[in-house]
Order: sequence, then structure tokens, then C-alpha cells
Amino acid sequence: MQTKPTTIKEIAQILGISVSTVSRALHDHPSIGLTTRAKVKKLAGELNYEPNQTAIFLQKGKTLTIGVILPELSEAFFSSAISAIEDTAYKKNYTVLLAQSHDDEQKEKQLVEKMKNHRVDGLLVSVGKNTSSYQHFENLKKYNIPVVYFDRIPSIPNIHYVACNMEIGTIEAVSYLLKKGHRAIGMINGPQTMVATGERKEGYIKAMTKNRLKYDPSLIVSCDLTEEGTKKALDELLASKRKPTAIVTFNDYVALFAIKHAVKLNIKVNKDLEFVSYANLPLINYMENIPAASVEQFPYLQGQKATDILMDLLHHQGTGGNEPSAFYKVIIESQLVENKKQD
Amino acid sequence: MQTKPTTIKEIAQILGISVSTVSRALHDHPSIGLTTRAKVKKLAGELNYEPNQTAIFLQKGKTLTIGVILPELSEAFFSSAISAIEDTAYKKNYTVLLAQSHDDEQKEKQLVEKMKNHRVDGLLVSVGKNTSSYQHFENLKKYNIPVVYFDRIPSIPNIHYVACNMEIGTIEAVSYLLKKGHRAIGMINGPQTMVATGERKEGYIKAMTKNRLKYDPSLIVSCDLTEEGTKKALDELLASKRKPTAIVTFNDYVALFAIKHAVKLNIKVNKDLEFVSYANLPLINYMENIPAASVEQFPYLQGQKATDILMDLLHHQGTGGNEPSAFYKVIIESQLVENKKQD
DNA sequence: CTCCCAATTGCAAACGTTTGCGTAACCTTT
DNA sequence: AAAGGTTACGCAAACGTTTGCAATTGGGAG
Repeated sequence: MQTKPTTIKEIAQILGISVSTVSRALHDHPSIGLTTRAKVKKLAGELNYEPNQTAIFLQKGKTLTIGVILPELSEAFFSSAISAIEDTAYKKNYTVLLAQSHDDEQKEKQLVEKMKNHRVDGLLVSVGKNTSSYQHFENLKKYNIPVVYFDRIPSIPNIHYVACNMEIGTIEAVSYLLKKGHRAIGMINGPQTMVATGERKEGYIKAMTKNRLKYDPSLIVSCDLTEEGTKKALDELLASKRKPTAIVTFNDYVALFAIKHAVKLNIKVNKDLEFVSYANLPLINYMENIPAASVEQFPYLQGQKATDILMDLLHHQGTGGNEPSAFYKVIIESQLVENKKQD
Repeated sequence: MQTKPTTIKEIAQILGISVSTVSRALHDHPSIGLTTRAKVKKLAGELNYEPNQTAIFLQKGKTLTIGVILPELSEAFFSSAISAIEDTAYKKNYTVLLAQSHDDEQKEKQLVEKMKNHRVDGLLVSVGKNTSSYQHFENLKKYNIPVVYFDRIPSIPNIHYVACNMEIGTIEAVSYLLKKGHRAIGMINGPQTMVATGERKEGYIKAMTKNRLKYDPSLIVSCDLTEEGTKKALDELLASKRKPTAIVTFNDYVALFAIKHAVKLNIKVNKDLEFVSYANLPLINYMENIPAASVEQFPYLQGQKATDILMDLLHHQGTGGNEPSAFYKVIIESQLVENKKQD
């Protein structure tokens, strides 16, 4: 006993009026008499009428749907971001079409096509780390589908984005350690290829020079973000002439690897060797030995802002000029957050 | 210079043929001559024609979209599951419409409405923990929208679901500890209201009786899953006459809280007091003191199975009888996984 | 040369809405 | 009482596609 959904047409027929009247009545169009309006609404309620969105989509050319493409759903950072995106979109009555690229450029391209075919009104993207060309995204401009990038943004001009600048956070992190009396501060940085690696290094150097301390290049080591690489990096740092008493790590994963290794080396974490990291993980709360502080990158906030921007774009487009006068470029300054003491 | 997407109609006009011919040509309909077929395809390629899905949706009454409603996107378990769902759906050319209920029954209801209006072909649901009525889901049957529940399933008959049975896993967990020589095994269980709490308790008791050991009720304590509650629970256990040498905890969060507390009490974790837990967290790898073993609940697998079932339902419906002859009831047995030694 | 069938193609309805425009009926004003 | 203005509603096109059926053509067979 499948119930076929009620249509506006059926209501019209039963009431002996035209579909247009029904449609207008349901939308409280002023040109419809109160009596008919009431009748229509009553019957619609009784028949449990629900407008068929797909028909409306077709008619209006809008789907009230935004697409989201990101590298990996199961990563904590992105799952936070997507949570924010969904929340924010929901408030504006938009729905989220979700897809993950698994950092595969080819799949990313296909997903863009799929999103386009689904006629999403706009797109939120965090690009895969292997993506080298952004043409597939740029193409969407022709179809008037706005794209807002977040977190992992392409290095091309004329795009909307929200991202987190690691430099300030790093300066804060280093300053925090300096204030605590550390002078030999090491850094386990990421691979040279990543933008964020550069930002962190810049921050480190700026913090040092600002405090009239000289920057010792041997205190910054790269690593490939794996556990093995982290171990090596830590060993390297501990073996340097100026053995660091504190270390800034590229992210929480690296920090935890390093801490794990340090514990094994019988180093008293956060006493003999203090750690500061970047907050990728929400689970720091559950652990015994954690970095003393973390640079927060606000995944939820990033997702939220990005969605807000997209909403803005969607509601103010078509107002005359094709080219938006300006591009949103929101930089969220990362911020040092002291982790809860575990006394 | 917005490019309006090419339509089938335009192609027809340019070629001086009818839209139906174009449509059929693009679908390789046998009744279209090869020459016209080739011409159409060529032009379609040049004009970069992409079918308008919303139109197709309307026409076919199918959207190739499945809705997913779950409590909290940012939770590790669910972000794993959604990752699986997206992967699986993608392979079948389906797209995922995502929404989170935040464990709010009211919002959950609204989301169901929204999904219905978006005309999703099917729905994947993990119900909110406060949800008491499942009528909003049941209503979908009338609209021929199949629902597959996973992980958090409602206790009503005639539904499709895939869930994880905690009993077996618990038996394994307790047996594992017994095999290691423990005799006084404590359990920090969840609140009485949850189904999973019962399953765990059952498992515990079965494991004990199977090994001809008597079950000491004072060794099972409930807790509200908060850090404070966990501390109390642990204190209670440690104060009991038969002080446990091993503890099974309700989930990883609880385990980590307990471990944190134990460390503070100068208890040598996994030596004086061994822990076994349920794997909600992927981050166990990064930590120093972790449960010796965890009962894996396979979020990815659950998501995958659930999606497979839904796909099956979608492709075999409308084949005659309305009522499916049977309901999918997939139980994934939880399984004890020994955590990597950290030597 | 006529008839029939197969191979192609076109017509038009349908999916469920929205909306510009036209048109009755009614009411007011002079 | 006629003109003008509201008020309330209907008609029909449009969104882009699919698809049952009709229509056209061609060729071969009788």
C-alpha cells in the first residue's frame, strides 16, 4: 500500500480550482482569497501534501544543495569541519552533498562533474594534497557555481577561501616557550613541499628574532610525518649540540609519536622536554602525556566561515555584474591554546 | 560570460532533428541510425553537454541519492562509517546527502522530512540516543523509501539493519583476561538505559560461567561515561573486597579516563591493572598507555554493509510484491583485537 | 506496380512546480 | 449608469528530460 505522494494537481482537482491557484495559495500569495487559501491549506494538510523538491529544483534552477569535496572524511579535522558545514547549511535550509577525494586528483575531477550534474548551488572544497591543476574547479565559474575553498587551498588568484595562517600561531607557540624560560627550542617540521611547513618556519624565525635571539637552523628538522620519521627527527634534535628543552611539532600526530618515543627514552615529558603542537586531534583530553599547549586551527570555525561565505555568494549573485567585485579571503589566525593541566 | 549549460533541445535545434532523437542517440537506443547517433554525440561532445540531473530526477522519480542521518559527524565512529558509506555509494554511482541529528529527536524528524522532500531513493540511519519514537522513519515505508539502520538501531520489528553485537566481543575480552591469569575482572559499564550495556553484562557473565567461575556482581559498576563518573567507578572497583587486576571498560573514552586516573594513583597500567576496552577511537596508536586489547566494532564495515543492503533494496524493489519477503538483519560480531605492543 | 515490413525519426505527453499575463466578477466613484 | 479600479482566479508556458506511439521513408518481395 504505497502512498503516492500528493501533488498540487490533485488538490486542484478535488477543489475544482486550478493548479496555479493552489500553488499561490500555499505560498500565501496576496492575490488569493482567504477562503480559498484556507480551503487549500486545509486539504493540503489532510492529504499530507509535500512539495516535490525535484520539480521545484528543475523549475527554479536551484537545488538548495551545496556540495562538499574533501580529502578524507574520517580524519578528525575534516569530520569537525563537515560537522560545522552541515550545521551551518542546515540553518539556512540548505542540504549537503558529500564526497571524499581520498587525495586522488582523478577522483576529485569526477566528483566535480558529479556535483555539477547534481546541480549543486555551490561548492565547498578542501583540495587533495596531490592535486596539481585546479582547472576542474575553475570550470565551474562558467556555470555560475561558486566555489569556496577551505583549509587546503589552491595557490591561484581570484578565489574565495578561508584558511588558517600558521605563522601567528607558531610565533605564539615559540613565544610561549620562551616565556617559560626555554632557550633551545626545537622544531619538528613537515615536508618542505607543504605550504604550512613554510609558515611554521617563518613563525619560528620571527618569534626568535623578535626576542633578539639568534636562529639556529639545526634546531629545525623536517620529517615525513610518519612515526618512523618522527623518531628520527627527535633523535636528531636530541643529538644536536644545543639540545632543545622544548619542541614544537608539526601536528598532534607527530607530537604524540615524539612523546611516545621520548617516554621510551626515559625523558620526563613536559618537564625535561616540553612539547607544543598543532591541534588536529580532539582527543588530547583523554591522554596522560600531552603537549603543554597546542596551536588551534579551528576546523569547526573554518567550516562555518566557509559555509557562510558560500551562502553569501549564493544570495548576492545575479545582482547585476557577473564578476564579484572582490574575493573573500578569510584568514583565521591560528591561536595557541594551553592544554588543560592534568594535575 | 556565464555559459548556460547546453540542453538536449539546443542540440536538436542545431542538428535540425527532434529532441527525442537526440535523447535516444545519447543513450545508444537501437532505433537510431548510426550516422545521426554519431553526429549527435559529436556535437554533444563539442558543446560539452551534460544532462541536467534535476530534470532526469523529476522524470524518473529517482535521484540516485541516498540520505544519511546520524547523530554526530565529528565522532570518530561515525566519521569512519560515513566514509565507508560514501565510498560504497560512489562505486554504485550514488551520491550521499548528509545530515546530523545531534541526538535531537525533533531535529531528526525534520531531517527525515527534508530527506523525503529531496526525494532520496533510500535512507541510512543511526538513530539518536534520545529518540523514543520511530514513527518518522516508519512513515517512509508509505513512500517506498527503504530505510536501513546501522549501529544504533531501533528496537522495533520489520526493519533492515546492521549492527554490532557486543556480547561475543565481551566474552572474548573477558576470556582473554582470564587466559592471562586474571581472576578478579572488573567492568566499568555504561548507563543501564543503553542496550549495549546489557549486551556487555551478558557477555561478561557468560564468559565467567563458561569458565566455571562465579560472577561477582560487585565487580560490575555503571557509569555515565563522563570523566568524573569514570573516576568514581574506578575508585569503587579498587575499593571492592576483591580488588580487580583487570578491567573491561564500556568504551575507549572511558578506558582512557580510567587509565589517566590510574596513572595518577601510581598504578602501573597493564601490569598491576590491565585494561581492555571497545574500540571507538582510531588514535590508540598514538598513545603511551593504552588498553591491552580492544573490542573492535568495525564502523567502516558497518557503513559498508548498510550501504550494500540499501543498494540491494533499491535495485530489487518494484519486482512484484510490495512487502519484501524478508528483512536484512546483519549482525557483525564484535571482535577482540590485541593492541599493538608498545615496546 | 503494389504491398508490407523494417528501419528511422518525430510528436506529444508526462514528471510537479512556478509565474507572467489575461480575464472575469465585483465594487466604487462620478 | 458607465467608467475605472480591485480582487480573485485560470491559462498556458516554461524548466530538461524520457518514452509510447505514430509517421515517414526506403527497399524488397510478390
